Amino acid sequence: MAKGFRRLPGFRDFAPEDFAARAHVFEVWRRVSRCYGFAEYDGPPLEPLDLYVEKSGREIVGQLYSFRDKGERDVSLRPEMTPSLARILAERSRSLPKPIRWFSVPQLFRYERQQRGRLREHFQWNVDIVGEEAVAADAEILAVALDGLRELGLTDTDVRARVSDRRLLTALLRALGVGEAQTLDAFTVIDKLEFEDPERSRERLANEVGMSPEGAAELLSLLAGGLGDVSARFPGRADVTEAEARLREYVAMLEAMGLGAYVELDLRIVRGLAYYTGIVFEIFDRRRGLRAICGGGRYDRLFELVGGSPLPAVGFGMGDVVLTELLREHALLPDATRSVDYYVVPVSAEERPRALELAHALRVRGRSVTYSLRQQSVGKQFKMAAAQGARRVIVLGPAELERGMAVLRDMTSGEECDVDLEELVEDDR
RNA sequence: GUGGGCGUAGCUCAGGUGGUUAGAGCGCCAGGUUGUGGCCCUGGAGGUCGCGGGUUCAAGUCCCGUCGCUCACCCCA
Repeated sequence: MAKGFRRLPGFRDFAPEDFAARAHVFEVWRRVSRCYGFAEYDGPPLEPLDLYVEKSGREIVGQLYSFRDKGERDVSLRPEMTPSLARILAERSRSLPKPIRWFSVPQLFRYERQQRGRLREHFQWNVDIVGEEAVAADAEILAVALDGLRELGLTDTDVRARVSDRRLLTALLRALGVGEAQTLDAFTVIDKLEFEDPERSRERLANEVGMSPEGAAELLSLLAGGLGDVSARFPGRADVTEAEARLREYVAMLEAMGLGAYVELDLRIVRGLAYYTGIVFEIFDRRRGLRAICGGGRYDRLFELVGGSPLPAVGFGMGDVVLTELLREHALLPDATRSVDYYVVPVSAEERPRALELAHALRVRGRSVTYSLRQQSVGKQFKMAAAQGARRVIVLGPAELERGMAVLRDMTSGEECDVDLEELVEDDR
């Protein structure tokens, strides 16, 4: 490694091969978004620090890529898109027809120690429906995310969405005697359930949430099963019954869309961010080696918290880093071998003006054309043509030019024929 | 933020117990003559061995620090 300038840690260069992968992912994201009727938006990559401090929760605030600018403003590179969305919509949501379907592919920044799949910068596909509280909006959002992955070539054997509902969890906690003040503490324990020893979880539910041993045991057994007998266990609780019905409807909608094989109920999912209020989901690599590819859910309070008028909302974020790694493992990235339609070979300096003329005429018609920038031997020029992945080579020599002709060589078959120069430009296939 | 591992040419890596001008393969560049590529042959460029100290007659090789990468924790995308 030469001295001089080094890339900042956690940031990436995108040489053509890498850029091709990124462009491919972005194209699919945008195409799928539009298929679902979402419109693209963006905001500034730098925002006032306050936008995040007040809302995002301490975990994120500790990772903000923030500093003071020359105008003495405390600013931060955006660590997530949702606050910007809320800020933008706070100003104009009233004049927009509901539901608002917006998506974005912002580059986001977090100042944290980098690791595989976790950098200081990444691109994230954000899709949100704002202004609709019907559960169909929740289903729509997960469907977009799943179709994005499906369009990239991942199947239900590669990835799965684990879905849960904070309202159902809250209702269950109430039914088991956990008060509102302890709800978030309970979520914290639930979030760790699958990584922690059950005995330890029971202790934490007792000590940190104040549940009785029986209550803790019952909660654990409820969460371990599917949706099975949840409402049967609490026949009198309307909140439980209602939340359960909504979750069932949600799953039924995804099944109706043909995405049922991707979806799995798992009440242990609560998501880290504090602002979620309803159905939440995370999409994982089935083989589990990688982290979550995507996470999202309903956040009906956020707009009020940011100072706007209350608006129900549901959305997700999908990062490009882990996703691209996964696609690479599954050989789902297009090969980035560059190629050109034509490589023009002037035999000697005499033919160069005609070569330039021909190249330009073809380029104007949308063909990709290159030629050697120096006059070299024909053999050398053919080497370069091959190296650049030219599909065809056009040889211009004195003998052919005299007749207004050129030699056209197909580089894959090796076949050669004489062609009329004008016809070549007019109707190249 | 805490702990472990690693750091030699653009890439992948060799370089027992410290000893002269640091190597290979791939890639790159130039030739193998004047009108034909992907093979082959020949030659070449490219490294202050991450950086800075220290031990030693002598360090890529040992010690310390630092930076970077990486894994786990934390947390999340």
